[in-house]
Amino acid sequence: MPRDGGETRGRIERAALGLFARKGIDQATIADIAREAGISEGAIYRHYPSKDALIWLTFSTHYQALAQRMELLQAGESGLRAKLRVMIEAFCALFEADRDLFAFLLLVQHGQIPRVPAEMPTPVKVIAQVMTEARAAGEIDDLDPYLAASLVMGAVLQPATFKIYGRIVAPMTELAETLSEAAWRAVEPASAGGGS
Amino acid sequence: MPRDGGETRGRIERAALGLFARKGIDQATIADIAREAGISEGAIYRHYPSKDALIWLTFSTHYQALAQRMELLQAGESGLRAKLRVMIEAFCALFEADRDLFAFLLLVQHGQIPRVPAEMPTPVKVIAQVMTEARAAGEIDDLDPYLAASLVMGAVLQPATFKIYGRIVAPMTELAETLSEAAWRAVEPASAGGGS
Amino acid sequence: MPRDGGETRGRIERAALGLFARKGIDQATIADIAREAGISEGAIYRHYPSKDALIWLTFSTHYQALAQRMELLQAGESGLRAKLRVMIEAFCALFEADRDLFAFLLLVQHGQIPRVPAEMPTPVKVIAQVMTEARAAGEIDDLDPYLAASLVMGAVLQPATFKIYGRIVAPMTELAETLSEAAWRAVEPASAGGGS
Amino acid sequence: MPRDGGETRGRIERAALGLFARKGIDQATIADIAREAGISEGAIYRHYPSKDALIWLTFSTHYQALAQRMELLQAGESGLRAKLRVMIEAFCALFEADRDLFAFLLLVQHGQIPRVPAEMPTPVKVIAQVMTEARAAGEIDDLDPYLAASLVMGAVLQPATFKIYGRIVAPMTELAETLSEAAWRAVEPASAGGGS
DNA sequence: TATGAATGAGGCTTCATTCAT
DNA sequence: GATGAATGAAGCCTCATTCAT
Repeated sequence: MPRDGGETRGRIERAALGLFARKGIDQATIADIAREAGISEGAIYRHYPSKDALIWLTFSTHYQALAQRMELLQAGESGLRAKLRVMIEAFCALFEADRDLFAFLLLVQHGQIPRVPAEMPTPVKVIAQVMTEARAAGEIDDLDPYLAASLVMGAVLQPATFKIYGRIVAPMTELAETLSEAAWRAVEPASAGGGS
Repeated sequence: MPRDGGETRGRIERAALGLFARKGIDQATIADIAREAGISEGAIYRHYPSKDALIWLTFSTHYQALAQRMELLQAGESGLRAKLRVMIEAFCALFEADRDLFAFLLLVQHGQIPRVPAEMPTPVKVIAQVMTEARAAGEIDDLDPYLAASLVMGAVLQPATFKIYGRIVAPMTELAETLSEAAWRAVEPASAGGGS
Repeated sequence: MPRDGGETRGRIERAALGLFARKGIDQATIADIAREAGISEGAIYRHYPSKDALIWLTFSTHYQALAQRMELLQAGESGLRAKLRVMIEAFCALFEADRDLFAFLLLVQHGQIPRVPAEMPTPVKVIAQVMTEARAAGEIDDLDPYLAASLVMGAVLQPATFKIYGRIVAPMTELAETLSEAAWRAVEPASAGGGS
Repeated sequence: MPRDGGETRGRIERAALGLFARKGIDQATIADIAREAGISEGAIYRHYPSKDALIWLTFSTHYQALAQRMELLQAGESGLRAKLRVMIEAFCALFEADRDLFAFLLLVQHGQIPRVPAEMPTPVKVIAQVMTEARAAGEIDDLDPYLAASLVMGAVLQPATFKIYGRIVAPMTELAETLSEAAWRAVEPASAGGGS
């Protein structure tokens, strides 16, 4: 049953995303994807020139979209704490809404990040930019912005990873506040934290 | 010209570790490993029944060893803050001493963690146990120990990941103090942290 | 926006000829031909039942047309030398006028000649017939007509091949006289040629 | 039944040569070659990195060897006529000894010649060099050496082609004298030939 | 009649694993 | 114990052909 209108592309991408997330990129074969999308293997190649292109497109589309959503959200708040809060809340909501997507992004980043072009917006850059501005505003100490960004991301991605493996059972949406507090404290000025 | 099996095994595992870390598990072939180890392809099968077994053995050996080292270190300290400090310092030192090993552990965990048997010691369990005890001692709030463990691990693994991709340039050893402070603050009692 | 089938067929055959000549029969795909002809892939099948039929039709049409033109030309001359001259001149003129056509004929002959039906006129038969008559007329020695025909054809096709590969730069039209002299001498009676 | 010593390579090359000659390069599949060589498809790839490499190696090996044999033979004679004679005799003898080889060379040249590196010896270059020297010695008219070479080659290759398609029945070895006379006459000085 | 997405049959290639030497 | 050629099962991709629109 031919016919289309981007519908087939959508089915392929959905199938690919799920399979990549569940089996890993190399273990998910074109045959798997075709089967799950309900089309033939050859049909995939009318929409994507290669498996590699399919991987990259799927990754870069969502990676960029996430970056843009975060950029929009942070721009709507003022103050580092509020910015972190809104980004992390969005992240947690998205995680629950589409867990395959996050498993996929977490899983494939190792293979795909090296090919991200310099000018492409990424979540990492958004957060690093936020940290740069926070440092300029004196909201955090003289931390390297990328180091600060990694601390913030670690406070979200590692819990998300634990959640994927079932080591955490609470829904991410319920953890949003806890995580954004933790992220904030991880980067807040040393003088503000309690010492021994 | 090797002599005993132990030495050959070591060469194989070293070669495998490096190749896995650099190219990824699926991209590193038995032929690659044999070439880098300086032996024939067939010879590998005298030491490991399959590629899969080689992967698992390499992973589980180092994963367990890391857990045991961390267990030993934390047991030698008292108080959560000191325990975190010594574990994170060790982690950073190890990272600089053998970056391939960490790239490997980071990379393959997704494929291997599901097959970790319940009774095997792992870094995650060590940290979770430390957190459980800290909670019992009132050192942290009523956080789920695994959630707390994920926050601590995030404060180390995410910077390490950034370092691997070149987004952070300082040596991990120099960051140890910053990271353990951040880890500590991420889990410290809410009342202790500064906030608006 | 074509109108009648004849015009579309012409566009298809032209595109096919050029592509076959430039890329080879197997490397030129139906998609290539459709693109170059400015129609859809499916539309080609409204005019030809298969790629194979398209190849055969394109080949046999031009192969036969060439034979008929040569037959006409030779019939208008008397004497082997004049007949050779006029055929070779026509060949050279045609070569310059439509090099793709000749590249195509040269290239595909190996695949198509075996399926030429016995009764179809071909350039080879025309020349062999001319040689048969020349032998009967005592203009050449007791050479097998097909052997003689091959010598004549070699004196034209091999230079044409060299021209296609750029090993000869002069236009074929300028070489026509030289080639027909060479062809004539290759088959002239042994007594007539000079020798030590 | 493994084991080797170049024996397998020989079987592969033989099978490939025959299949290429009989079915054409694109129609001869790796599966065909493997079957005819009596090995598995995969085994071919231990000896050749790709089908393309197998084609090129098979072609270039024999093409070069033929060039070298011709070079040796012509160097042993003096005078154009004798040089042509000995080269053409050798060619005819080789043709009868290994018809597949010649069908192969004739067939694939179109695809392979463009990739012949400038410094590789080829039959064409040997003959062109011989013609250059003959012209310097005043043995032929002021013909372009490559044009002259094409005439000589045409007087041999076209009969060989006819023989392959069964249009000529006599063994090439019997035709050697006739062909070398024809080749000689095709290029001999105009004054020496018979006129109208 | 035209379109072009879809099919399905291979084709080339890779690679973990086996096994004769 | 070691070697590396061979196997065989996929995996990715291409393309002539069909067919719903």
